[in-house]
Amino acid sequence: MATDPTPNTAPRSPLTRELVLHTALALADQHGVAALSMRKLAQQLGVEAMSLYHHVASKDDVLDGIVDLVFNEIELPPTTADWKAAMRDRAISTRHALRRHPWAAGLMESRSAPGPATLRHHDAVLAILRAGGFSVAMAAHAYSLLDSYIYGFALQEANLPFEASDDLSAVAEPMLGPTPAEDYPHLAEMLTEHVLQPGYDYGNEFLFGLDLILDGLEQAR
Amino acid sequence: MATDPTPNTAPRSPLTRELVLHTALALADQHGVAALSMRKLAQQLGVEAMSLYHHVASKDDVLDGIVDLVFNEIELPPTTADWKAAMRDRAISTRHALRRHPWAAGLMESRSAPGPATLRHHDAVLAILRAGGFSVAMAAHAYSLLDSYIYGFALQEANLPFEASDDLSAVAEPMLGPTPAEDYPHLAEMLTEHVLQPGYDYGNEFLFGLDLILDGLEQAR
DNA sequence: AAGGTAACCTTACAGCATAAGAGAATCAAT
DNA sequence: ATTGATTCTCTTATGCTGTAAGGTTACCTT
Repeated sequence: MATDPTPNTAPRSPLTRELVLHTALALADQHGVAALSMRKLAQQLGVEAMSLYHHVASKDDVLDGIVDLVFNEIELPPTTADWKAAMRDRAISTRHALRRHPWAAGLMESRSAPGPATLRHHDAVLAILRAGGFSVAMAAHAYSLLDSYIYGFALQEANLPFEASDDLSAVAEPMLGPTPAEDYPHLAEMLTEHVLQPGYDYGNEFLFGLDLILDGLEQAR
Repeated sequence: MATDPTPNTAPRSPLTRELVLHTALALADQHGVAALSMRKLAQQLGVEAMSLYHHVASKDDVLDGIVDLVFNEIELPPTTADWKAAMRDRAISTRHALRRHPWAAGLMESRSAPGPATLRHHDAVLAILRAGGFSVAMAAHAYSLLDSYIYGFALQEANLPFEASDDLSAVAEPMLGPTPAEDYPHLAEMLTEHVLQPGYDYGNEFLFGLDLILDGLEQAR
């Protein structure tokens, strides 16, 4: 007791909103966002669950916060660059972020309050489009089209019941049930002749659609 | 007692898997999928929660089931039709189903076992593409691109913090915070000059992207 | 040294999915 | 008609969940 001379040097509180959110992000990546609970989050931080509520308002606040952290990971090209290359880079960076955090796309549906990183992101994208000669209405079209594609692709990719490295044939059979070739001939054709071929990676489909959309936007602009 | 002469005419069990799933679908539409619990589902059916487990394996089974019900609502054009018109109709029908059930797109992420209606849907879409002259690889590209766009658009639409009929300006301010025009000038421009104009409906953006994609696919085919 | 304040913990509650088993009702076969 | 088996439903219980309410501790300011 008398041997402890640290009255106000060591900060008592290692807990901050940032630390809480970064820990939540790591837990969501490890075990999925469904397994993220306030108790487990607190346990990871060596603290009781209720202590978290001094730094975040609610669990929804935590979810809003980690979604904004994901947006913060997306690289934003400078507005001066050629719009097509800039939008291509932005799309690829977004897709990489959503692959690192597969739960993020599905979480969007229930979020309501966009964080500062989210707003900054949207504003930067619109800046690129406007500087590239898009009218306001045309920028809205392009913005909606590109983001729908990017999020939808991430959603599909997260929904795949296998990883690119898995043995795909071992996965296809239970998915299709006992009589795939008879009941679903075209699905069977797609699987056996394309998806189950060695080296196939669904992720490679992304650039095909992205470049098709960008070319279409260039014509429509 | 003696006045009741119905020994085996009236079926004792009004509970079936179909009835359980249709009730779950209705509850999800009314209160959102997050508010759907086995207890409330049972209560709606006038039964205790555990009785449901004789007709469905788990809550996940219920969620898989109602997603398949949504797929069942999508109209599938006949294979004989022109592929472009058929895919356009299919996309619009899918989008309508996802607007009737806004939780469905976000739910995909966590589902694993596709139901029979889902498989039938995928097979029919592939049939249209193959009959339209798409190679297997090209059909995979088109399939991925179109569905990514459709689901992504549904996800964005479900995420909008307002309905088309709402007073949009009342909603924009709390979303952007106190200083929108200064911090996010392009976002502010988009809102004031386009989104907040009377008559704007985000749903109208859907056809622009869809037709752009279909035209691009026609060229790429 | 005293008071104020912010961070933390304890306790508690209502709701969640579902495992285990008991009770009742129906059907099949004698 | 009676029995036995099967199927459905309910009761009870366990260990989760988010978070409201209030008590305790440690620090900072004066």
